[in-house]
Amino acid sequence: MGRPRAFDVEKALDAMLCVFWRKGYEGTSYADLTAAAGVERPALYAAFGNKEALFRSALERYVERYLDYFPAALELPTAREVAGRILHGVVDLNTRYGEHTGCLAINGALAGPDEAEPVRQALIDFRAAGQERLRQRLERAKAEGDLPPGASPEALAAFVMAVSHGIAVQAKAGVGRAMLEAVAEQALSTWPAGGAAAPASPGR
Amino acid sequence: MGRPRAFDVEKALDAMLCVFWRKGYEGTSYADLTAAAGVERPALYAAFGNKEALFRSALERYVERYLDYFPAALELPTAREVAGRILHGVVDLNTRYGEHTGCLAINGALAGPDEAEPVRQALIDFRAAGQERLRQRLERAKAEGDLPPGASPEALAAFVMAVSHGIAVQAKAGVGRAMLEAVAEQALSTWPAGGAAAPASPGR
DNA sequence: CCAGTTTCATAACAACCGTTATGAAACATG
DNA sequence: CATGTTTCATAACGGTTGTTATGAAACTGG
Repeated sequence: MGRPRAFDVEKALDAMLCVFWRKGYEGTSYADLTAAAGVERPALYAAFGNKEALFRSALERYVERYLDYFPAALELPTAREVAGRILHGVVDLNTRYGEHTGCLAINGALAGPDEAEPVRQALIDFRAAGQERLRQRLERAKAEGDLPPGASPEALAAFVMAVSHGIAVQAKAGVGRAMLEAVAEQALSTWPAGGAAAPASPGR
Repeated sequence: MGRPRAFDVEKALDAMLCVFWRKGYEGTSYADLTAAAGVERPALYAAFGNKEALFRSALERYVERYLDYFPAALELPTAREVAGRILHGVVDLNTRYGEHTGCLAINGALAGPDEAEPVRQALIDFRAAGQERLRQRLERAKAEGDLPPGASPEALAAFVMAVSHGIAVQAKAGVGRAMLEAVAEQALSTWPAGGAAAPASPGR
């Protein structure tokens, strides 16, 4: 009962996500948000809460809509393939849309005033969680002999994520896909070779 | 003649530079700036112009005060040493001060509202200029046989800068120096071996 | 010591920020 | 059709943004 919604909440969130993607959390005003969503401020407050809660909803949407390549990459058979898929996935996502290049998890809030620190910390935790998942995957690779005994899964995970972040910064600066592909390939060029063959199906 | 300055312009600029470093261009308010400089707004306007001009002055100061390692790195004899010095210089600078980690050229303005686009573009140009200087240095290295004929100075320069940016993002997120050193080393492990020996003094 | 000049802080400016109180509009149920 | 409930836009809230007009304070020159 009651008056029905006059706007599509999901579509509005998708649209606002793109604004956050382009302008970041602090750089996005409610004037931007209402223009993108097509409804006025009170409707957004009723549907999503305040600006911080709205941004967190946008981040969740970002994950399920654009970051599916990441868990898929983790399931590839070799560590080298995992890293390659991640880096090329980053290049693809960060250069796919001309209006909002780069990565929401970095554009969203890197530096800013003290009041925005909760959001900044949320993005830090978010990125760290991804890095941790990659580290565990590389740990497994090392146990399987897919990485040499001297390799450090923690350092390799940090390296892959750092290159990803660097690619995101460059993409936001307007660097084209071809150049960033070359950056990814350079990063992959000396991936440590494992002593064993393919871990899951060694005989294939 | 006239009333003399009651504050040290250079010290004020140094102090405000640190604020921009920590909070970025948009995230820094005049309340922050006056608190750091120790003088009120009109004094800053008289000495530096408006906020954008003030930020540009801070960026210049940043270069001459913190980025001296970069031109020094370009003068090292081999491309590998150049890249190594740059990456380790980045790690050092980005983790040296706990109050303002990361890099001003990235923290300053990555994403933001449309009004701040001139500042964003200035930082993009600034970073691109550094990358171009590195590219020219690597071009020379290739001509000297310090890099293999198949190597791409443009891609290698983009790679080194991308890793630098990634390190800056991680440093801003609180990642420690040791881990970032490992990232830099992993990046350097991908460096292509040159065909010739040391270029300038091959017999040494 | 007075006139001229430069620099300073106080205080105000309009514009915008995120947030919310108010009341009209649109539905389901009785 | 009236009642209750939910959602909407209008409009305002206090606070902060970058910028500047005003006038007092501090110096050098004559």
